[in-house]
Amino acid sequence: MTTQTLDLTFAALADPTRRAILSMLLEDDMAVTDVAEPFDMSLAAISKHLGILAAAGLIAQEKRGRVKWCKLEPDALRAASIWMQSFGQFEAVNLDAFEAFLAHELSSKSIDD
Amino acid sequence: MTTQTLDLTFAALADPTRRAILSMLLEDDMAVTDVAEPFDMSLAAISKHLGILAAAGLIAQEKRGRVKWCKLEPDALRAASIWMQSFGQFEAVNLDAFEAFLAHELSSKSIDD
DNA sequence: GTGATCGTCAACCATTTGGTTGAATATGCG
DNA sequence: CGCATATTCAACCAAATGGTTGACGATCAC
Repeated sequence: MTTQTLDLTFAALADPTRRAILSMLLEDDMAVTDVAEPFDMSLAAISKHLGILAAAGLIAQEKRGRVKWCKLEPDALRAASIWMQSFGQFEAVNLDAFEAFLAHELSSKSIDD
Repeated sequence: MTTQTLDLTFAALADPTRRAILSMLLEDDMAVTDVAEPFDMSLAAISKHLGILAAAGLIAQEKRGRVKWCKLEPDALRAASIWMQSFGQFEAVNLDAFEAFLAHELSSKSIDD
C-alpha cells in the first residue's frame, strides 16, 4: 500500500454513492447502466464514480461487446482494511481478541445506510 | 456506523497529512504544537486537520491548561476496519484465511508513506 | 501587569469534487 | 444500412477542500 494508493482508496470510500455501488457489486457483477439504475443521478455521474472506484483498484471493469462489466476487487479493500488494523492497536497480532470482536460486530452488521 | 460516520472517517483518512498525524499519535499523545512541528505547514492548517480527525472520532482532544492534548481513538479505526472487512468476502467469517493473510501482511508492513 | 506561548478564528485563495447537459463513439439488432 | 443501446467525453457549474495570513482570546511565567 503506497501513500497514493491509500489516498485513492479512502477518498473513493468516502462517498456514500460509491459505497452503495460497492455494496451492490457484492451481490453480483453488473453493467454500468444497471449500476446506475437505482440512483437518482445521471449515467455520466455514475460512470465517473465507477472510474474513481476502478482507479482506486476497488473494482475492475471489463468491456464485453458494448457493455462494460463491473466487479468488486476484494483484495484492495482487504489491503486497506489491514492498513487500518495496524492502528487498531492489536499490538503485535492479537488475533484472539480481534476474532472475538469481529464475530460480535458481524453478528449485528449493516453493510451501508 | 452510520453512513455519515463512514463519510467522515474515510474522508479523514484520505489525506496523507492526517494519516501521518495518526501515525504519530500511535506513539504517544501530543500537544497541537508538537503535532505540527514536523510538517511544512502552518499551525492553523494542522489545527484544522486535527479538527477533522476529531470530528470523525479518530482522535480525542482534551485541553489542559493552555495546551490541547491529542490522543488516538482506536475504536473508530477498528469500526471502519470492520466495515471494510464485510466487503473482503470472508464469506461467513473465514477467520483462518484472514489470519494467515493478516500475519503475512503485518510481517512486511509500513505504517505510512 | 507584561510578555511570551498555545491554539483558534475569520477572511481569503486556488484546486478538487460531484454533479449537470449535450454531443460523440462504439456496438448490437433487424 | 439504419436505428437503438451502452458508455464516455467535454464543457460547464456550485460547493467543498486544503492551504495561507493576520488578529484574537487564554494561559503561564516572571
